[in-house]
Amino acid sequence: MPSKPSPITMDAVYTAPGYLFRRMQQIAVSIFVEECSAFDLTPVQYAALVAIHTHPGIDATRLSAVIAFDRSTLGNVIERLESKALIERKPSREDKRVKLLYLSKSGAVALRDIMPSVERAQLRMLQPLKPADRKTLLALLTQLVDLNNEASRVPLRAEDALEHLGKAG
Amino acid sequence: MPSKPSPITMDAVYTAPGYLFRRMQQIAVSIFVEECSAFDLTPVQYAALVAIHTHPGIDATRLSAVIAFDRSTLGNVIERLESKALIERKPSREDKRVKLLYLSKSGAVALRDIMPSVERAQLRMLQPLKPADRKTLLALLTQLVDLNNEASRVPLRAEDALEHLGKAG
DNA sequence: CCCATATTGTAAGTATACTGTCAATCATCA
DNA sequence: TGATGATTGACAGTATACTTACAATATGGG
Repeated sequence: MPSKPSPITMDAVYTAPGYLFRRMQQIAVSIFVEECSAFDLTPVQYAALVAIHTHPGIDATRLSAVIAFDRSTLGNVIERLESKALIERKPSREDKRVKLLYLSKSGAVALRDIMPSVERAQLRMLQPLKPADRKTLLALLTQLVDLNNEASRVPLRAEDALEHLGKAG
Repeated sequence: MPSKPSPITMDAVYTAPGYLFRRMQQIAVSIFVEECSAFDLTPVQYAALVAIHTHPGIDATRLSAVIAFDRSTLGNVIERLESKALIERKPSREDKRVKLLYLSKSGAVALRDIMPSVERAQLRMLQPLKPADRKTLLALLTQLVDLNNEASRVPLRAEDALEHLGKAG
């Protein structure tokens, strides 16, 4: 016989992992924006800057794999970074479809200057937990994100970043 | 003397709590949408339906406090739910500014029917972890979200939901 | 070398998430 | 009571996140 459906309460929402992940993400963005308010950089824009700094001459498609952001979304992010003159786009000589991404002078400066604020924000997100619990949560979360990598629409492909190194224009 | 800045690597991104929260949220939404593809309901719309079911006659402002979603965002969500005929909006007699929210017949059916898929999705998100680790992660996350409640732009105010009960129209 | 297939960037369309602002309405207090 | 300030829903604007589609370009097999 079929199992009786449980009554629907707000607990069905409040205790669901998906709801907690959404809520925590909202909180994390809120803290990031607050700590970094002096820099006019969003979390996504910051991550893109770090990746371009680490992989100069990367193209947008590989960049999306390296930070696991949607390729279409990243187009707009890159546009905004370019309009703020934080990055530069140069056509590749080897592949006319590709535009290579580089940090500009001011982009490198902005990245260096924002780092302390970013680190403060990351600390603040976990601050309410006891130090031991912070480590546990971070370890479990790292593990879960890694094991669920293929479940996301844009899996992380960190290795892809290396392929561009022979192709710089 | 000032401390030397650490070199910037992708680890500055990959190990940051904020990045892991974002990634996990992407994965969670992806799994939810996949499991619930038969229902044309997003996670946010599902949460709103549950809250309206649990608090019939609630208004949009209180609803936003009950599920901790931005009030402006929620306006569009409500619009979509109404255009799908899953909820109904009725003006309040006591306060001409307010529109009270109720589940429609088909909304109640949709909510009942989607529950098993939602539960499957919630299980899948944590599936890769060992059962004991799932409990630990959930407990720490619940604690962290609660302790960080005020840090978010839209703090959860579960109690606010009760205030409308005397005002229904 | 040519054609089928894949890749790259771009764009349009939908949905969340936030910032403001605004008019209508309500509640309070001098 | 009547002016003040708060609340409600609506709207405009920006940013992320995803889908599908498309043109230009590359690549590989025959």
